[in-house]
Amino acid sequence: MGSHVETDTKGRKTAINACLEPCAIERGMRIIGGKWTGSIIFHLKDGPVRFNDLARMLGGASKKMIDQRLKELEARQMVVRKVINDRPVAVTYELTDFGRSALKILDDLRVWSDEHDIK
Amino acid sequence: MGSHVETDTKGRKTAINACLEPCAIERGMRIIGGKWTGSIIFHLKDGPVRFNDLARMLGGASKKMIDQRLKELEARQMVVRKVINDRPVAVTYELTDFGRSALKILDDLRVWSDEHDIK
DNA sequence: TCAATTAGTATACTTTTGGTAACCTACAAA
DNA sequence: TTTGTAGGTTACCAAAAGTATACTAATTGA
Repeated sequence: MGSHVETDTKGRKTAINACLEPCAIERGMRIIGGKWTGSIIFHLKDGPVRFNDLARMLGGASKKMIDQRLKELEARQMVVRKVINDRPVAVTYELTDFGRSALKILDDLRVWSDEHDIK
Repeated sequence: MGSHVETDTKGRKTAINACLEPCAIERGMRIIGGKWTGSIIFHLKDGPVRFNDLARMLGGASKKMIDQRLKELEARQMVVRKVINDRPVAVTYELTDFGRSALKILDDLRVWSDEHDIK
């Protein structure tokens, strides 16, 4: 992302290294920046959590949301879904190593939000 | 966010410390996680940039988007708008100390995206 | 004169997202 | 039998987000 703007002899300007495609920051944001995504990852940090327990912890999010986000995270291999019991169905969600690799950023963000009193 | 779920003697479950309101991670995300917001902040890291130069660097974003995001950031005191010239109009945008305080998180995110080859 | 620059605004439009609520199978307790 | 648990799915609607295009006014350079 060393982009800057250059002016030629005729005064015309052109961007050098423009972000025509979403650059790394954008791409990253689209993964951990979805609504509730960061919170979900963070709530899994201490180990496997069952679906409904997660839903209870994230009181503000609907099951649909949580389900959607978990599927995205599973597709990205950040989370693993494990059926721990048939009859009655029991499922847990757990972070992969890749999933855990995002925790530092999320925790820094949490600290930053707290420090700067973001409402 | 030390939320967890407890089961009472009758098997009923209740979430302790549930995130009824968006917790710190959510709140932070809503500020630096908007589309293009992170990229804009990052492009301002080396000093003041003019509006159209920013638009050129962020080739994928429309002026309306950039304008909107800059206004949000200005309202949050993360960016300062400075008119450096009337006739012809010239304006620059610059990070405040608060704005700069987000750079570390954004750079970590950039590195993380690159390392994990996020598409 | 024509084209391009400055920093936006205005308008219209499409797409995506988010949220509610109902419904599903299967099991268990009162 | 009714209620509750589990882990979702489905349909629908409203609102937000994003895109596209045109337009402003003043200035400069060819």
